[in-house]
Amino acid sequence: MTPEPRSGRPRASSREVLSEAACELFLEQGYDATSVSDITRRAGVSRSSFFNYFSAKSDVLWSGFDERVDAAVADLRDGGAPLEVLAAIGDGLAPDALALAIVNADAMGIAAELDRDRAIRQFRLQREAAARLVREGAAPLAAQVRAGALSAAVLAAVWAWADHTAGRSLTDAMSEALAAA
Amino acid sequence: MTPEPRSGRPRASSREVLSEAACELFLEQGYDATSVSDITRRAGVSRSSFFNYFSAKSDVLWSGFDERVDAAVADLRDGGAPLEVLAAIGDGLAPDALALAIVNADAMGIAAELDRDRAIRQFRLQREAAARLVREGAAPLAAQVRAGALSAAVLAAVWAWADHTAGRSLTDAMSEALAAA
DNA sequence: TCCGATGTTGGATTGAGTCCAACAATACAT
DNA sequence: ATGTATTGTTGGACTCAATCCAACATCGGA
Repeated sequence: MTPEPRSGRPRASSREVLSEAACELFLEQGYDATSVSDITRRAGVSRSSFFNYFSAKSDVLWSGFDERVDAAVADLRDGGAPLEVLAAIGDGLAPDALALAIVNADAMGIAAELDRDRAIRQFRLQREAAARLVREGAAPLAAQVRAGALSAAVLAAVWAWADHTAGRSLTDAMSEALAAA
Repeated sequence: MTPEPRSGRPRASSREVLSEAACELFLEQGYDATSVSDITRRAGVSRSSFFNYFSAKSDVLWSGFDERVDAAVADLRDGGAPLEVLAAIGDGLAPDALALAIVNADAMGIAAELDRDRAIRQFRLQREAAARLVREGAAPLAAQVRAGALSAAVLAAVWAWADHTAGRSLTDAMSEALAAA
């Protein structure tokens, strides 16, 4: 994602390091009881640096997924077909901080926060997919409805995959969910 | 909604008064530039009182709609059919602060905030409707997808009604949107 | 007139998020 | 070697949303 700058001071940390530190603390103390300062202290950087890597405390869990969403949004604007573009979000999505948080949502006391963040990502996909559908002639309301179904499928598949009570692969969950739409 | 207490000090203000004060200020200064203190100062109450009426600054626009959502959620848990329950959200929904904010989103500089709040409401409906569908035997993924379509329809209808470029009634927009789902 | 219930208020506190200027570490050009 | 531009880090000050609480105000009823 970051295009490797060819000059300047190298980064002292990384999204992954901060993300892991955050996950540990969320599991130990819970999300609310963990401040941004706690996270950066454990990661060994200053509080200011946190916001060089993430735009908000809640984003620390969504960094990986958001990269896929960014790519999907770009593809949709380039004219990609919604169904294929959304299906591609699952490709290469690794079990990361988000998956861990979904599974341990109760232990982290993060259920409500997770709902909010999920809603925001889903709606972003919905808006972009709907815009794409309208651009190819769909009625605005119908486009929102179909895009709502598709984007709900994406997030539902990620959830089903993360707390894999059924040992289900993400690709399978994604195609089953999108097939229902 | 408030069950009229038969004793105790009467309320010095109301949700409506605060909501109107907030709308005025959002239009004059924008959402971000308006603090909670600004709102309560204009409404003639203390800052503390604001949080007796609303749980967050952003909720000041959603109070009316949230009452309908609360009712819908209760109906869904009582076993109401998702399609009818969601359609009923539109009944009796008056043009209030929310509708004003949708129309004047740009002037208020509130577009991003409005997206977030819309996403949260839509997802709440989706979750509850999906739970209802699962309870009557639907597959979990398919339920999320269908509930996603239905809840997207509700919010899309409200938006289409609010910025009524087409002078469309809410009931019409709602039935057209739900028909597409 | 007193009592319980409900509402209001001010103040203190916490923590997220922003902003900025000073400083540090790198690649590159000369 | 020695600048120089570039990028990243840091500490600190700052704003503001949101929480909490104890003191006080205003009602109905006993």
